[in-house]
Amino acid sequence: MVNLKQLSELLELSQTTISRALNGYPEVGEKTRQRVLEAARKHGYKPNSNARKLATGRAGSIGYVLPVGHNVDLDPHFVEFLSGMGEHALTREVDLSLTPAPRERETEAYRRIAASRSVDGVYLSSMRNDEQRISLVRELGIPFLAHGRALEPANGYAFLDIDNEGAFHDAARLLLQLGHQRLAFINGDTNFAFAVHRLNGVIRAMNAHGLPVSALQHHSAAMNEENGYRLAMALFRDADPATRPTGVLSASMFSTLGIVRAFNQLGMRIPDDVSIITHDDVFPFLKPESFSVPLTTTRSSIRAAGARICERLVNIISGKEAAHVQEIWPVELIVRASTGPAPAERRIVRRRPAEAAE
Amino acid sequence: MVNLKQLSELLELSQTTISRALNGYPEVGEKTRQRVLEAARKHGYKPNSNARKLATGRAGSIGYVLPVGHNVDLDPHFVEFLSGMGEHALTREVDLSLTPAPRERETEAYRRIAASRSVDGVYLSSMRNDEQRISLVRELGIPFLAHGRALEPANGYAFLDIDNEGAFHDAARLLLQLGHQRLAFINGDTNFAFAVHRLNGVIRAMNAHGLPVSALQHHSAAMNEENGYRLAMALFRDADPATRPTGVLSASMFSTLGIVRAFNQLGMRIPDDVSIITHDDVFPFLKPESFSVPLTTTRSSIRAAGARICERLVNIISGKEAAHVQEIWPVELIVRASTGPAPAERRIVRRRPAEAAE
DNA sequence: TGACTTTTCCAAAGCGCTTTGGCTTGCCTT
DNA sequence: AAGGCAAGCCAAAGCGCTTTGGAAAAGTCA
Repeated sequence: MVNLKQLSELLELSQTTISRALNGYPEVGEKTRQRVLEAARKHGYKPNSNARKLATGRAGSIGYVLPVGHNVDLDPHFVEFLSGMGEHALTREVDLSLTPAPRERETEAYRRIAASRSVDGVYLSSMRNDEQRISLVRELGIPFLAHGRALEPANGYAFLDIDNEGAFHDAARLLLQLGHQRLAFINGDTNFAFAVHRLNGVIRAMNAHGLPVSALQHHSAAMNEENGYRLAMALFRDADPATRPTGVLSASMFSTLGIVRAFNQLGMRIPDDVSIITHDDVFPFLKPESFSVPLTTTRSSIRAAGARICERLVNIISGKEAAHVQEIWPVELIVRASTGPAPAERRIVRRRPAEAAE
Repeated sequence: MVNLKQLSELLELSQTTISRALNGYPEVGEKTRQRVLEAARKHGYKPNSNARKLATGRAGSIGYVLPVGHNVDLDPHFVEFLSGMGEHALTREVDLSLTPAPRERETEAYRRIAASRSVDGVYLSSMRNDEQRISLVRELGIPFLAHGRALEPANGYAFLDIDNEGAFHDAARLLLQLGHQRLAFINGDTNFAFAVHRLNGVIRAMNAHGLPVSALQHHSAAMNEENGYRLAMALFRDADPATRPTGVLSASMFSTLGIVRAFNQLGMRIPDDVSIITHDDVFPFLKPESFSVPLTTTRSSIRAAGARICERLVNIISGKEAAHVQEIWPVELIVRASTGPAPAERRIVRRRPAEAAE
């Protein structure tokens, strides 16, 4: 485990030349370079990353402030996202640095990151409606990229988001076209912008279809099995089958696990009694095909987003990306067996339930 | 954003004194210290972390080599684990540094970590039977702590593991006591040590009960919904109800999602036709109570393990922990409604199905 | 061949901290 | 009064790299 100085003595070359040879600068002769490369490999020389960071001012890593706390559940989306980031980070030789911080000390964490220069840039996720972090990191001078966007992308900043509004518009439109007149939306927490966008999409579809907003039962909560179950029970347990919703939109596969459990318990069949469309972030461990009735979904890979975010953030850091690119990914609507004609219409087409279910 | 030098000029003190004052060394007068603290806060002075790392040789972070690659799914366990680590890391002011690496370049990644001194220690997880990393990191001189243990903990090394053997022994014993004579075990990948330990536990219980190993149908695969479904279908679809297994052990809640789906599809009722016990790592987003029939589980919080690993690793790094502490956590067996008497015995106790299910 | 580039290499100055090894004071002994 | 001892402070030497500003060697052109 030699250092630069020792290697330079070994080779009888200056540290400068070695550094240049290794970092691919043109000011060094080809034979010398080969000699250096050879010796470096042979002696297992690896530059000390801290020294390099100090000298260059570059950290070689991108940061994330990891929300922790007793009532904060890092959700499984994160691991998929991380996985995507990691895959790209690998090709750029950057590390990921996580700075844990409870919500109330978030600001402090960003300040520390900025002051200590331990990362070259950060990415922000779980954008809230009243997002404070944008102006904070901007003021601190940390290069950043947002995953998602706040409600009002004031001043313009770089982000990558999916078209949540469009996705849920399309999903709602499909239900409406299938004849569903009463919809329920078990949404994520509307303190987050994505949930608001989704709600807007649903409402736009209903408006376009001439339906009043009152025809929508909307509930907002953290996306997990428990809430899915609880809200579905609240919506359907004592509801009159003639007036209860026949089409349900769900913000996540986890919510849907709970919703489906409630339906089973209440003896409601999918899609005969109720249709359901879920957003799918593409988890390898839980797929829409893995439900008793394969789910119709709006699909967007969060893993791919992770990779792309990493790519863009690295570009932003190195100045290769012009400022404020706002990238919005379209979302696919994949029809599977959980959607069908509304019960009222069903009587008419009952002869062909198989096709109806497709 | 001042640096040490500027602050020292401002205060007309040497850099030494300021550094000492801030780091709590005794060689500095109390009034001076207060003056320094005050000024540091006022000017927002934060030591540059890279300079500090270079000077001290300490990185202030703990590392993990993040497995990436197209067929590598970072599973949701990881995020819970990470969450636990983060919670503790916070109290010790350390960051978590993830170095992505595909499996085949893992060794290289550890070498780079070691050479570049970017972290103070690493934790190892997903221990394999033929674990290579132990000797590698030891040879590289990186302080480490293993989550789990290899089959042969040769030479002794520090680890934290749960009692997988005991957990599945107890689970199997419960099924046997309930009269189940034919068991199935949908295990995790037996290339990993934990899965082998679990299998050993099941076999020990069967031996103790005088049952031959042939009474166990054992399957090993990655723990996810798909495999759970596939294996359960393979086991039960065409099986003779008189000879098929009546008790099932499942290695993870995700597998169990699939298993339960298969049971539903095959019209098998839990626990009337089949009992099931699952291992539960305690995910906030998917709980054993969230199944149509609440699951009997062996439970151990992976989040708590994450916190404990962080705590111990920090101690190991700072030399506070003596070498080679091997910590094994007991696992609780929580009985819920998914276990009941074996069908053959059921006829006898059928009068009291409610109690039987408890 | 001499002047002018270009190539190839180097010494030394940082980067911003910590830490070693003193140097002053002022105070207490004897 | 002289020696001894803390207490409180500082100058300077690293930590291991990158990068600036040359300088020497080599090649080019008239």
